[in-house]
Amino acid sequence: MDPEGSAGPGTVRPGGRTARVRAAVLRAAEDALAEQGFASLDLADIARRADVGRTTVYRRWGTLHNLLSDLLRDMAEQSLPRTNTGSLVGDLTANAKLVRRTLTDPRQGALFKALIAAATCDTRTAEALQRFYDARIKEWAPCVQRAIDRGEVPEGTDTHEVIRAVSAPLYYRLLISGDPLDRTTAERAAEAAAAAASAGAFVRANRRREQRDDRG
Amino acid sequence: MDPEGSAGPGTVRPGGRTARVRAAVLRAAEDALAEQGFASLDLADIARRADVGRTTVYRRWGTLHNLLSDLLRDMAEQSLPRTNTGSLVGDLTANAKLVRRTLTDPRQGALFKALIAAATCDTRTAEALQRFYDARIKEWAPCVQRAIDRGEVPEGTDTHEVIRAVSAPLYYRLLISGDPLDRTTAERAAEAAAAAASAGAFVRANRRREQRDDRG
DNA sequence: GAGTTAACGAAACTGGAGGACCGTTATGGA
DNA sequence: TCCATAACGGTCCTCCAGTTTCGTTAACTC
Repeated sequence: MDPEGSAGPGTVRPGGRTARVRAAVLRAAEDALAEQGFASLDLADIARRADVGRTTVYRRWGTLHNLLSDLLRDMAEQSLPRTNTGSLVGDLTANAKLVRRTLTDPRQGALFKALIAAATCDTRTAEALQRFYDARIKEWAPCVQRAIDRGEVPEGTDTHEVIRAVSAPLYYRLLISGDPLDRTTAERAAEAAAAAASAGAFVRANRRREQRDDRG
Repeated sequence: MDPEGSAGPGTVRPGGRTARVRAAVLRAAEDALAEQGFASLDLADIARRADVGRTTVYRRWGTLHNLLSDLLRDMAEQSLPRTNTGSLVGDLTANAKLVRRTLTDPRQGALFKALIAAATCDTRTAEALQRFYDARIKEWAPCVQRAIDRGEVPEGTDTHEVIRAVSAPLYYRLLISGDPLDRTTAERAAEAAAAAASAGAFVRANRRREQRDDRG
């Protein structure tokens, strides 16, 4: 009756078949999203791909958005390698290259596009997407913290914001401009973020700015 | 039989009723997109809002994507005010504030979200979206050119890329992170883009980089 | 290893989105 | 002013996504 979250830890019998079905459906959903995007997508097709009964998918997830939220929760749990090159630009460049590799991969790029599109239509999916990116960004934030410790970047810098600044231009290309995501773009994004961070552009609790914001 | 683009200049009787219907439907589509997003949207609802027969909408546009492409074409024709403050940071800040105002407006923000989501699902809509942003960016590129002429920014700088760099972090917040689009964010985006431009980050035909790209 | 029941799946049902048909309106041309 | 017809709109029809029903399978318990 209340399918939301029922696919998660709330299930009474999470082992064996249930877990297999969940995994198969989530993989099928990824495939379907990557291949045909978000709009022309129905649960029946996903069920067919997963070799699972239509009814099961409708009952356990109910709506497409519940399924995608669950998929994002699942994706957030898989972690990716970080790096430690010794310099902020080095680490940010590694991050930019990783993001670029992901987004230029036909399957993954299409998948992320579709998930972001889905998030624009549904609040719960949007929250799941935010949690996913928060998890990813948390993994990379330490490289900015190390830069602070080394004195490369001013104290009080918003570490998460620096990581986000690397991704922003790459996602802009993916979603809006459609320009190719080449190496140059990735390196430029990393260098620009590093430069801005060093210049103190991401220091939070910036008095002057906050006062201006309060007045406006 | 071939509805694609038939709502545009291809119509045989573009005056009077036809034009009225087109305008009403496009406005209704905007409303519907802004209010309920892209996913839960059907042409029947749009027809009702426009006070127009369902059949008309299906015949003239056929699919939702044709309608949205047409809407984007229409939006691209409406131009917005530019500025000339005398400095690159000033102009870019004005641009950032304009973009921020647009995206924080509940109606417009939702509309752009929905259009971007639609573009991820359909190539033709994606092209229309790119044309729309190209038009907008072309209007602002001259302020970067003036900065080049003043010697504020190196020769050979990709003017369009600088303008895009201002928007990227704002759209990242709108679509992905969900963080509030406050004044600070807009100013920071403008300052970061200006700083990166001055440092020569957007100079195209950068030999060293291109060679590296060729090798990779 | 036997019983209980959560979870799955096949088949039949239903509502509404999208399309076909055809009469009506009003535009552009003479 | 009148005609030809492009374009609109009401009605009916079709098809399929999403739901309900009920029998089957296989986790968990003791």
